[in-house]
Amino acid sequence: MEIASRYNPSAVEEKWYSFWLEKKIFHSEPDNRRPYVVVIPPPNVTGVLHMGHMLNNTIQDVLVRRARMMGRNACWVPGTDHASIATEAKVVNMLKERGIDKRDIGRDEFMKHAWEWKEEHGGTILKQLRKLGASCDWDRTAFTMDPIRYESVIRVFCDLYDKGLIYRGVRMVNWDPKALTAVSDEEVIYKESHGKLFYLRYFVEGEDKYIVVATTRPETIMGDTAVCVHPDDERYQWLKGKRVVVPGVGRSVPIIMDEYVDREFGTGALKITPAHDINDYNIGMKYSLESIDIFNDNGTLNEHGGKYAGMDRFACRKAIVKDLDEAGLIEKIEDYTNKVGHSERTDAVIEPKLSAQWFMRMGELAKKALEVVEDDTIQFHPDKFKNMYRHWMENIKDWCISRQLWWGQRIPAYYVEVGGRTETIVAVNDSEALKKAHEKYGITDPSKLRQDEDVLDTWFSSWLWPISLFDGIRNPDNDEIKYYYPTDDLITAPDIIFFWVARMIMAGEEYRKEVPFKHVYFTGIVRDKLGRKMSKSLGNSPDPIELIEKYGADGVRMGMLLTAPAGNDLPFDESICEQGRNFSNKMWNALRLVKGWEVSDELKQSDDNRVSVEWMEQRMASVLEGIEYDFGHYRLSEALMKSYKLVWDDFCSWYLEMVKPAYGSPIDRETYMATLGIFERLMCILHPFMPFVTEEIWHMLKERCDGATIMLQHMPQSVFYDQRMLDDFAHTQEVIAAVRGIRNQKGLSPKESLDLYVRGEYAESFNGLIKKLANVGKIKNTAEKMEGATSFMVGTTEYYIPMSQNIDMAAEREKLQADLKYMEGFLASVMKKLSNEKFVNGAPEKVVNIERQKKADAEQKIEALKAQLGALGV
RNA sequence: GGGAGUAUAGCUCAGCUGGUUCAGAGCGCCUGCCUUACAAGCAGGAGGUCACUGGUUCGAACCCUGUUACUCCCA
Repeated sequence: MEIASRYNPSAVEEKWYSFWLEKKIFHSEPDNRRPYVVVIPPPNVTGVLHMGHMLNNTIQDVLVRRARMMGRNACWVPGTDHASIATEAKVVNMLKERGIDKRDIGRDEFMKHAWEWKEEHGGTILKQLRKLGASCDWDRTAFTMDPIRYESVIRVFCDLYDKGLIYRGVRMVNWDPKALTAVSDEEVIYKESHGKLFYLRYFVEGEDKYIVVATTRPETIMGDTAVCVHPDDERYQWLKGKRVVVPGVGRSVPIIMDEYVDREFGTGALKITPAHDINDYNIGMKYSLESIDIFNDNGTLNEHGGKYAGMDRFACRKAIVKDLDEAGLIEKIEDYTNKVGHSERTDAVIEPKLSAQWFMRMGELAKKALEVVEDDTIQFHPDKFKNMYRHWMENIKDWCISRQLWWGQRIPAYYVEVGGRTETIVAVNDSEALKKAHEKYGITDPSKLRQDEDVLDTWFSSWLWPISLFDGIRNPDNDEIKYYYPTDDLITAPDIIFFWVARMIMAGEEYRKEVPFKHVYFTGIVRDKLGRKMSKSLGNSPDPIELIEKYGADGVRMGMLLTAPAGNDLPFDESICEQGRNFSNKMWNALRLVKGWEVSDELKQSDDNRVSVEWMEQRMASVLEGIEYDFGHYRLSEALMKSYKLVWDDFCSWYLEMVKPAYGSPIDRETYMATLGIFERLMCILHPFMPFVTEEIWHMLKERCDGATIMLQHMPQSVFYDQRMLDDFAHTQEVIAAVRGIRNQKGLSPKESLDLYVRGEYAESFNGLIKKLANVGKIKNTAEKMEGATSFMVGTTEYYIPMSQNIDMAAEREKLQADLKYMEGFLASVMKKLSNEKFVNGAPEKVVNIERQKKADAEQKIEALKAQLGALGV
């Protein structure tokens, strides 16, 4: 069989992915096996694959593939979320380019365009995931606005409203003046920004004195309704009960005294603008201050802005400062750095704004959701995220769930005028609403009902994801939800722990009385070499698809996983994918070697081959034990490293060299078959990490029946192994390395055979292998120290290699003396412990015995080294 | 401002309950090799004051105090 000397991933990957799809191997239906379920963190439908997705989905695929091979009924459900703000912005822009204004065409028409856009451009990311090898059950692909999910969301809203957990109220919210919607607290990103601190003069009403108030936002003085000082601040006692005049505005406002004021900040006097600052709002409530909203929704000033009306807030700031300065009302201006809230979606500076919004009460839900994490019903990996979670849960605020957009689930609240008052009816649809309106208020005319214009926050869809994917909201007793829920593992980035993870836990408790998943694996954030987060705007992110083309999906997967312990950020460097590519090639070439052997049925298996096979089996069992431990603790990068070394070091560098027949000679069938058996199991172990190359090799190793796939093979499990044999072979490996080292050091050709004399204990069963791998002619025991030979020690056993040429006596002596010095120092440190009564009495007996053994070994070695030095004539 | 985390080889990280010849791995680096599977390779090798400080202990990379630096979360 002719096999190319280099592995070419692209053709192979294409072939096997189609094969898997065609055979529907990713698809899951409930049966009597134990399920293993992962729901994808739904990517934004407008998004394209970035490195974070690559990492996240690689991890999910590894876990899913492994579970499938462990005999579980694995189900990985893919999907996307509708991303209200992002998608609506895209559609608005698209319409704008065609000269269409959203408001002109109306809601229904707009939604048609939005759906068209979604069908045409949405979900690219799911297609890209296929290139990565993701074994998602594509038949189950869901969207947060498809009929099942849409209806689930509406029903949950109605249910929570009926339970009193959802209410509407006027509150200070984070207003995004660009997206023209409220956003939740979690969607505000605070960024450091360099601004100014303006010191403004507020004259006392009817007097010639003034006080100075510092502010970062002078444009908001139009909304000032008080000035506040600390009641104990001696500088301002004289102001008690007086009023001051807002500079430039001329309005007289009261001086109020409240301990809220930080006396150290600015001048210790604070202007109060209840409509535009959350803290001012609270003070305004406390003192019944008037609240003057000076902004329009888009961030321009409204009629309260007087001469500045219609001006943008930032332009207004400049203008007002200029005017105040000219009027001599500015004391001074300082540079000032503070944190300013920006919208996560549009990056616009958030404007705190009073408005009527829908909120969800979080208190009770949070309590339960905290409990299940505290008591480890849900485990976080790494568990340090528990702290963060606890802190948030204990300081939770109600969730603003309404958005002033059209793309999303329209809030099922209907308003009706009854006797001059506006009543609210919440119902799953128009006809239900009308029915309720009739029952309650005797209204029969549907046109009297006016549905709320707003939609729900996208996270209000996502928080139901593990339930709604299996239709568990609408049909709580259906077979699928009963079988697949709760899911097993959730793999997500830590930055959405509150947005999403916490709320899914709440939804699980509320609607299933059961947690939605058992483990949450938090991935790190993918950063560039300089430690910066990879982002489109910085342009520092490689295109994942190009990476796959360059290194193969297997190579990229391996590269990502190698540097990604749970929760640790990974500084991504493209070159690490090279290691993955090289590894694919290594396995490929091992295949070439094995398949190139001529197999003999006449030849009996040699003892050396039998021992080699036995050792490899033991080794594999032992490494598997470690891999299983790593998976049990979600230490994927370590499990991968162990698998990598098992293949490269143990199998390729040792085992294959051990059984490899001499050039031109055949291999016995027994060893050959054993080798294929080992090889195919190694491919199974690697398969979850590197699905394509392992499938390809697995098929080339043996004839397979039609439709067979490595994906459905049993994952090899650790079995009992003989540690003694592994230790003996480890000793042998050291001997071989030492002989090679001596050869290297003395510049001897690998072709020149050497003899080896052994003084002390060693496992003779590996002699044949020592001869083969180190090119040793004969191995003999000796009772005496040897002269005219170079020597080394492994453990307490001495090895001698007679040298045909003259030995560099000085170098030998130096080496031995260095060893001796080290051993003597070592012995001294052991003796120090053993002569310490407190140690001998206080330490566990096991530890003391170990020290005694160390002492005996060291003494034996020292004696041997001295004798060797003696033999050199020292 | 409040809280959490991290600091171990040039880089990225392991080091589990304080105790084995414990200071490790991968990559990178150095030396020698195109040895008939693989130069995307083979053989061998060098590299660390475990951030700093004081303490607890028979014994500390590991536990405690403090310091410094960086990261993240919250306000």
